[in-house]
Amino acid sequence: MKTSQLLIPTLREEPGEAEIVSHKLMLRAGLIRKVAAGIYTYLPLGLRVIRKVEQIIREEMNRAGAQELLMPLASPAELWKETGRWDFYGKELLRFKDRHERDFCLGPTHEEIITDLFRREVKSYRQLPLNFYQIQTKFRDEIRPRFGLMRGREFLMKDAYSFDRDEAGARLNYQKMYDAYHRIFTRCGLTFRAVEADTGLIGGTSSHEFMVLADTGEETVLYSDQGTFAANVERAEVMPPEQPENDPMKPMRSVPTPNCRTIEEVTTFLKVPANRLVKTLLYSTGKETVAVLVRGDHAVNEIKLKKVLGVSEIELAGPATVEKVTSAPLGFAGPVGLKGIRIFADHAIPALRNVVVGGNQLDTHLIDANWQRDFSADQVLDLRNAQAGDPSPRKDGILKVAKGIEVGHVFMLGTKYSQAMKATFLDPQGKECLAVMGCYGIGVGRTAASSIEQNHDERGIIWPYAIAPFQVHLLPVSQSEKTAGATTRLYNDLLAAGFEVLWDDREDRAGVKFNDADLIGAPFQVVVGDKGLADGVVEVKVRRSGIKSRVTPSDIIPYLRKLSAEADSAPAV
RNA sequence: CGGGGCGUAGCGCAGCCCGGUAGCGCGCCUGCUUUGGGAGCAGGAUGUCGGAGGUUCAAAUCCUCUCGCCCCGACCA
Repeated sequence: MKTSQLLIPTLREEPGEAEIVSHKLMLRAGLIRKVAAGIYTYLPLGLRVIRKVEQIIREEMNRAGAQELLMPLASPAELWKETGRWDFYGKELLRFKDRHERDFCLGPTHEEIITDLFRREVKSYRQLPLNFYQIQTKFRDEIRPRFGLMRGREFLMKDAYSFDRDEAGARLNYQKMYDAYHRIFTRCGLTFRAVEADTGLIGGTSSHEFMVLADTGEETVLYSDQGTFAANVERAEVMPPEQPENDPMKPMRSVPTPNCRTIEEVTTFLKVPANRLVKTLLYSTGKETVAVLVRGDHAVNEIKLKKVLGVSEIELAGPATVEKVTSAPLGFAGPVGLKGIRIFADHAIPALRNVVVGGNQLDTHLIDANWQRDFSADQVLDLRNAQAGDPSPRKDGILKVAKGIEVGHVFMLGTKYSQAMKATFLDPQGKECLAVMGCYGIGVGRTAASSIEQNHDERGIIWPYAIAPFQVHLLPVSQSEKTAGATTRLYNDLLAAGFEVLWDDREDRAGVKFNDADLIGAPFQVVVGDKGLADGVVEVKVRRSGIKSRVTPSDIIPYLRKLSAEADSAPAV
């Protein structure tokens, strides 16, 4: 295509609204434009990338035995009420009423819709297994959309739903999807890792997230340095300490700690490391207030806590509650003598000896407090975030930390939805059975954005061959008849050879074209000008390496074929 | 929802503190020259200063309210 026929509004300057590199480059290279917070128009170039990713997804989903369909964006409240998610999903679910005052929502995911389809249309075990997928716009009214396509409110997602006769079949489908995801992200040229994950609002029994490793990722991943263990921090289990400390217990005493409210203030003032402190955090569930004890250098994992408490919402208690429960202002809560609320201790706590805790009194802490002797808890369990240096829960090394972008998520759902919506089939004995389900998502736009995070330099995007909007950027840099003629012939030859070519036919200077080409990031640039033509050659520049070669027009097709074969077989990291 | 910040030309920003009727760079349009890494010269167009209300002789500037956007947190495939 010719540049003059496409809207490619490249920007010289960095847009003020963008923070991370993929967002900046998507705006600068003219891929997307914002319409509202978290809502974007895909411009021609951006759409081409999206379509490439979709195509790869389609091929791999079809290969894995899934079938494509398309469900509606709007769905009636009744289906959501059946599973309870009309209430449970919260404000992220964008609701509205139609002209008849009937409740609807914009689909943030489609378990209800597909399960409804299944129960209406599928009756027999003979029809199973089934796996349906769609690539469709989702809407989630995110609290804080950010980073362009990384976290939009409206976004493209591939979602798939499998139905099986039993657990074993479901596991097989899960594995097929898991393998398909590996192929998809590999083909997209991404460096990624599958990690164990929490199931969140989708629910179900187990899940894996596919994480693109990038410093700008919003997720924290822990992985063992020697083994195969890898998990989202939300999920990563923490082993209890192997051996408790056994220093002799010293007598507990009270010390003044004026204005020392935070861990940092207390450790600095008392000159002790944070791991000698026990933090007492008060959480409100709406129904009750509970105390959570974790070591000073550990962080409470609120997902683990919610599961223990069996609630979906918790928040740190406000100053008024803290004062009511501890009879001290915020910052001095401690477990010694704490009464009237349930106390949960992380399992690192009982192993400690002679620790510092809050004194439940203004400007006061207790030192040399000891488990059992001075304080205890109603339950002791894993309540904290794993962190770098912890032993792997699979006993296969020490944990390390990385940041990741969640581009895909596969879930074993079990019968959560089939049960709630009575999605059953008849087995060979004529008995009614619940379908065992799985669901599998891929963020299409996020995958494209992740690719930019991993493939760019200071000049712009460096697209992996498989998802580049165009493979060849044809750049005539002289105004002569000779160059025009050679460019036209090359363009036609390249198209005939099957390349997707962007022909910069603008009357701009060479520098402008070179800079835009580097920004847009097609894998290969073909420069045609009087200088080279005088020697009978054009110039081929490989965007990633920057290597330029002089090639005769008759050799260009085989030359680019060779380069693109290499690009396909070895997606760069 | 809490904290912070920003809304001035298509984009990036100055002007606001200290009120006097809006400016810079890039882009855009016209002409000439130029033409292999973001050209030069000359000329030109473009603003309800996010919106509403108030104070004032006078408001981009001060006050109140409101809307939008960005960042941090909480939240989230």
